[in-house]
Formats: sequence, structure tokens, C-alpha cells
Amino acid sequence: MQGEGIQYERELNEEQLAAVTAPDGPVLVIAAAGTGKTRTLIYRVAWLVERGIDPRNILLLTFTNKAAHEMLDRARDLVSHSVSKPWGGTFHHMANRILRRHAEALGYKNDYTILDQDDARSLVKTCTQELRLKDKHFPKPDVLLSLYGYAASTERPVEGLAAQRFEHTPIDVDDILKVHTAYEQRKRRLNAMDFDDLLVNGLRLFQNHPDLLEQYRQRFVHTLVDEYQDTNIIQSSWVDLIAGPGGNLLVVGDDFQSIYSWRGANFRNILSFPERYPGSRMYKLVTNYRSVPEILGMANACIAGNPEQFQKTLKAVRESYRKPILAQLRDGREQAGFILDRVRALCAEGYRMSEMVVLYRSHFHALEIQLELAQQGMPYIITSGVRFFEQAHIKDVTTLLRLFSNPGDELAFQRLLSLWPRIGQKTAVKIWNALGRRCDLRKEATRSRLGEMIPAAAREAWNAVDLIASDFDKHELANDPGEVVHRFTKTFYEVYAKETYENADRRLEDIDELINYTSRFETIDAFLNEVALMTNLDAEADPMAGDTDDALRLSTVHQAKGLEWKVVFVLWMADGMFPSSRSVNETGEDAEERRLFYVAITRAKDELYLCVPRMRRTRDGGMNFLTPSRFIAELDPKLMEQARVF
DNA sequence: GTTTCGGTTCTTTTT
DNA sequence: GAACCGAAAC
Repeated sequence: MQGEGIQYERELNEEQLAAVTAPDGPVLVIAAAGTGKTRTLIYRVAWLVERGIDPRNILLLTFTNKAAHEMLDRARDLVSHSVSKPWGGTFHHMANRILRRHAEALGYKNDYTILDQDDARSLVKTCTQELRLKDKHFPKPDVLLSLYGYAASTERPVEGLAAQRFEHTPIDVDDILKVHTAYEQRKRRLNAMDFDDLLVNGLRLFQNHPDLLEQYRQRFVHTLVDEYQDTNIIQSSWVDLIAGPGGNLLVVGDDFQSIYSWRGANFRNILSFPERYPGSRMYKLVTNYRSVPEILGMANACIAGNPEQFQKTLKAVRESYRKPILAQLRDGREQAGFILDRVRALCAEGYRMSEMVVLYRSHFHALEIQLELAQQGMPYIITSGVRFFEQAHIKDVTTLLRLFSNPGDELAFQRLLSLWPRIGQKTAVKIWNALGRRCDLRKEATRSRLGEMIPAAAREAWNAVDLIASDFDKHELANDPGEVVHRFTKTFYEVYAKETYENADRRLEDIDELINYTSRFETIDAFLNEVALMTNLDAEADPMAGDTDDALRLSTVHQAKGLEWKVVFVLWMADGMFPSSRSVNETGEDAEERRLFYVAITRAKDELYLCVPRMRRTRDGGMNFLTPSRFIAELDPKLMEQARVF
């Protein structure tokens, strides 16, 4: 496709073409699963550029880094004749990009630190400890953080939410608030923002500084938003401001696939778009190219009864094939056995392992099948719970970078010192305070004072860091994050890892991969700025991914969103597991879980297997009988085929 | 007083 | 895995 040669009529269907060539002004595109949503967005960008819009004046917003990369790459290919490139990235990414230039307007310094989940967790933990609230029944940092995060992303006060959530517990809401206040103060003192702060401050910046808003409004003549159904109120307000009333805003989404309400997403943002933007146009994409009609039939049926949605029915274009298969199984072991058998049979039919996926509600549901796959030597890839950049060893080796970049980064300081022998939390805090709550390793005076305070057992470890620090300016290490990590690993962490971890080799390989990855960044600051907003390496960077061998993928349904496979297995279709009892109990509804089930079904192109085990082993060795998932029970049995198992 | 070690328990979903 | 707890070691 060479720029001017895009044949819109030939390359798009009627529905897509209408959306792509929509006139200026607000546009809502309801794009059901597998109807070419990404294609539509990309062609819209191309179309705008062809009509004379400078790509730099186009803003493309997504939720995940992966979607951002995919779209920006494809859009840039399509408009390759143009010199400039569209702006784009995740909401967090864009907020960060803007805040880096204007954070001072909100009382931060522009070199603020971004706290990832792990950092935020330890900060909340410290706050809880300092307030002497740490006892058995006090909520864990993760629980508190999810509450605070939910409050931030729904613009509701913590107080009311806390009262609600801890209603039938002895927990004092005042204590929850005290920790919250302490956490907020602490972040300010550290000049740090967590993920929610990025969005909240991004919005505040535009609300409080109309001059800045105006500047960016002029910059972004056209705004496009992907997965609009997953926006929270902060994100949608931010988009409203950037676009302005009647602005050139095109949002794409599918209310059927809204699955992030637990982190504040509000699918009413998409439902109310027509009212919020009077005169907006709406386009619907319902022609599905992905799945066979049998799978679409089930998808349509499973979601139809949900309340509050834009009703739509997926239209099939593919030829009739096999019905989805319902496999009734004894327990998790039989389930694993069944899947392995089917995978082998399908391979014999000509499918590749990488064309199949095993989906489940929660990570721990995949335990048994993982064991079975490993035992039988079948290759698999799992997108696990812990993200690449949040693994202990990766965080360990980046602490030094953080401290060089921001000498006031207390979290980094404490993590670094805790790696050394005979230094735990208490000692680290003591030394930090003695240094004046700041540790600029580039200053020789700081280094010698630190050296004096280190316990004898930690001397050797300290010397390794001292050496890197004294070389820092001489060798311009600020411009070489990989070199710093490399030196740190060679002179200290390699030995530490071997002493600490059973699987040290694998972890050291990860570190090599990390060093390799840093080469694309010119400075430590540039690297750190990106790293906090990244999740896992293989989703981001093509050099690492791509060449993975043919393997079966295991994934949560959430992580599978937007992807497709020829064959899909869904595990543990039992009430309490899918739908998750926790979700149903907390919200009192199962509509979102049903949407999640819809997402799972619509990932499948050719074949779909729903596994229903009858019982599950409990931790104490007993057996639990399971009720088949309501999502299966409410479907017409004619929509599926019973599997003969063994 | 602190740190370390060993055993135990628990895992929703993500930027 | 990794967070947690209690007990032993420094």
C-alpha cells in the first residue's frame, strides 16, 4: 500500500467504510467482536491524513501498550509517505508525557518518580506500620490500594467506599482514611505518582490550566479512542476536554466487552456518548469475519439477556463448521487430560500449537494443566500473574538506576540496601535518615558517609556499588543504563542471585534480556520513564517475541481480549469459578462476568471447547462438588455438542 | 533489637 | 511465587 493508493471501497466493507469516512465531529463506532475494529481505526487515520491532516495533529489513545504499538505501527505504515507521525499510546503514557512537561503547575517536580504496583504496595505497608495499625485483621496493602484506586478512578470519596466495603467487619473506616492520607502525603514528599495519580493529575492539569488545555486542543485536531467501553470517568473527562464540545472525536468500543469495572471503568460512558455529544453520529460494525456461525450463535445467545446495552447481533460470513463442544469432566485432572488429548488430535489434523489457547478466569485455575503440560513435555507459554518488570530480580537490578536518577527515591534506596547482608528494613531506614533522606551517590561525600555506616558484613557489597558510582561521571553512565545494570550484576547481583534463588540461572537470563532491552534508550531517565508503564517484555518488544517456538498459550480471559485463536478451550466452567464468586458477591451482579464469558467465546475462530468439571479437590484433600456455570445452564443445549470423554 | 530462616498459606481480573 | 509468621541467630 503506497500512500495515495489506498482503495477504501475495496479494502473495507460497507460498515467499515462508513465509519472510516465519517464526517468531522463526534463519532461513536460500536464495533462488535471480530468485526475489524483495529482495521477501521487505522484506515481512519490514513483517511484523515489523505485529506490533509498532519499526522502530528492526530491523537490515538489505547489501553494497553500492545494495542498502542500495533495500531501506531500499522497506521504509520499506511501513511508512510508522510514525514510526521501520529501521537499515540496508552492513557497513562500520554498523561505521563504531558505531565513531564508541566508537573510543576501541579506542585510536583518534573522528574517525579512513577510508582508501580509493587512500589505502591510497599509504601502503603510502611504507612500502615508507622500508624501502628498493622494487625492480623487490618486490610492488606493490596486491598487498600484497590480501594484507593477505585475511589480515584470513580471520583468518589474513599470514606463512603470504605464504609461500604468493610460494612460487616470490625475495621474502623477512620483507620483506612488515616492510611490513605499518610499514603498521599508520602507520595508527595517522594515526588512520586502512582498509576492513578498520572490520570488524575493529567485531568487536573487541564481543568486548572485552561491555557495549557487550549495549547493541546490546538495540537490534537483529531482524537481517536480505542476500547472506549473501558474508560473510567477520569479518562472520559480527559478525552472530553481534549476534544471539546462538538470536537473531532472518534471513539470505538463494544459495550458487550466491558470487563474492567473493578478498576473503575464505566461502560455507561459509551452508552451515554450520544447524549453527551449531541449531533454525534453512530456506526455499528456487526459483520464478523473471525468465527464460524456456530460459535457466533453461542456468543449472541449468551449475551442477549444482559441489561443495559446497545443490542446487536453478530453476523457471520464464514461457512458453517462444528458446534462448540461441551465437555463434562470428573475433575481438574480429567480436564487437563482431555485438553491434552484434544490438542494432540488437533495437531494431527494439522493445527499448530500456537493456533490454540487455554483460557480461564483466574491465574490459579491454570495450575493443574500447567503441571500436566510440563510432565508430558508439551511446550506452553503462560502470561503469568507477575509481570516481567515487577519480578523481584528485575526490580532489584533497576534500583541503582532509580537512585542515580532520583536521589530522593527512598523506596529504591531501601530496596538496594536490603540486598546487602545484615541490613533489613530498620537499618535501611536508620541510614536513610542519617543521610538526610537523600542519597546522591554521585557525590563523593555521600559515598564516604554511607560507607562508614554500613555494617561490616555488607562491606563487600557496598564496594561494588561504590565503584560503579565513582565511575559514573567519568564513563558517562547516565547515558548507558545497560552498562550500569551489567556492572551491578557482574560485581554483585550474580552472586547474590545464586545464593538467594534456586532458579538463579533463569533470573540471570532475564537480566541479560533486560540489559539487551535497555540499548534502545539513550539515558537512564528515558529508560525509567518507560519502564514503569510497561508490563511484560514480550508483549512490547518484537526483538524478544516473535521467534518463540510453537507452543500452546495459557491465558486469562482478560489478557486474551483483542486476540484470536483457531481453537479455544475454556477451563473450569463452574459457578463460583466462572463466574467468579468473588465478583458476583462483591457486585451482586453477574452481568460483567457474562461479558467476560462473551469475550472468551468470541476469541475462537474454528473450534470452541467448554470444560465443565464436576468436582474440585480442596486444599485439605477433600472434594468439592461443583455446579455447572450458569452461563452454560442458561444456553439452549442445541447450541452445543456433548463431548464423548474417554 | 534486628535480621534471617523455615514453614505455611493464598492466589481475580491490569496500567 | 511471594507474603506472612514465629523462632533462632547475629
